[in-house]
Amino acid sequence: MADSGSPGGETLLFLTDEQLRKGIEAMFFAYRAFTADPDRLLEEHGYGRAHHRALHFINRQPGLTVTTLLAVLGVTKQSLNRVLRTLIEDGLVESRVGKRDKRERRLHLTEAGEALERALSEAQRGRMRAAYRAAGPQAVAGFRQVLEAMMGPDLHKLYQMMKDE
Amino acid sequence: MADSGSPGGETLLFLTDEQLRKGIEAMFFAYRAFTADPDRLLEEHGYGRAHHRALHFINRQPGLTVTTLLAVLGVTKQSLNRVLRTLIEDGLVESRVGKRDKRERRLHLTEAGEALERALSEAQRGRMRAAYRAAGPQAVAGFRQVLEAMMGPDLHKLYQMMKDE
DNA sequence: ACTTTAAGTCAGCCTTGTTGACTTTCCAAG
DNA sequence: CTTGGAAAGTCAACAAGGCTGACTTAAAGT
Repeated sequence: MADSGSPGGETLLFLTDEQLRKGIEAMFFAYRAFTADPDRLLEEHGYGRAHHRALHFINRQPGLTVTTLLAVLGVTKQSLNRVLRTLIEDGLVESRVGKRDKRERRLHLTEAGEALERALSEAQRGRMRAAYRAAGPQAVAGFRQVLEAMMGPDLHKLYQMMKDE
Repeated sequence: MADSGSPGGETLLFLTDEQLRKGIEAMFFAYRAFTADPDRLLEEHGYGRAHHRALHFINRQPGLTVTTLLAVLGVTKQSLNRVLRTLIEDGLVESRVGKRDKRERRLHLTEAGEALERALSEAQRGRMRAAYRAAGPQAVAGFRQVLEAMMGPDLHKLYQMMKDE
């Protein structure tokens, strides 16, 4: 692998404080931009970021159970329920009793749910696509590598659970 | 600039929906991990993420004015003030009357403020450093490129305002 | 029959964001 | 030198979305 280090070193990166701080700030600003577009859309529909996250992962894994969604989102049952309830009442999400295990509720998006999810996702993907095109394929690979390394083993497991590319 | 056209093109990016969604999820999970370590520390001190952000940027640009900080953080005056007040009361931040313009308050960290900032930052930098080392220098460059492209011109301006690497 | 798991609910709390209205202090331009 | 606007700060009220704790119901598992 590309080496930059002194003699014999694997890859001595010059990780100055400054560089790391710039990375931290880049995360901060980029995340803000990253959520800004869907946030605008959500507001028009009277929803918040929490609703978006639920819609996203239900769309990704149709039929997932509440417990799984809980683990993926990393929030409490009570917190999720508030959000999930409105989505179900509004007819965006459907909760079907599990076939093998009748205690489980398997979550699905309705047509309306899929429509909103698509709109939200499209806003977000638009920005992501633009950034990818501006930065180029090499950069994209690096971007993903760093993010995956940053999330640590536990979250990486959840990350990989999601329908693969 | 990098082309994506078919024959002879630089590098055709296969920006499938799936890839973009994976990128979105990577941001989601990575950001969670990214804030988790300082969050733990903050909790012990009775502060929240908002305090961290204020400390970070005051440390970065000692003597910045409230208006500037407002712009950088992207929150309302009232929201910032609540946080800033406690930090000042607790002796972590000092607010000095501007020399040229006496309406301004220039913000500085006290010794105690610097100490906490260092601890918080160190937690965060630790994770960042590990991710960087795991991914390698090439990946790091790409990571930054994509994030910068993602934040858009307005935030990028603020980003660059911060003390350069 | 008993225990555990999945889901859901009620109540209450906290942080951090928002609006809107208003004051004080100070600079700067007319 | 007055007056308009900018910088800071404050009060009040509200909402989203986290949290804990306690408890119920239904269905599995043992």
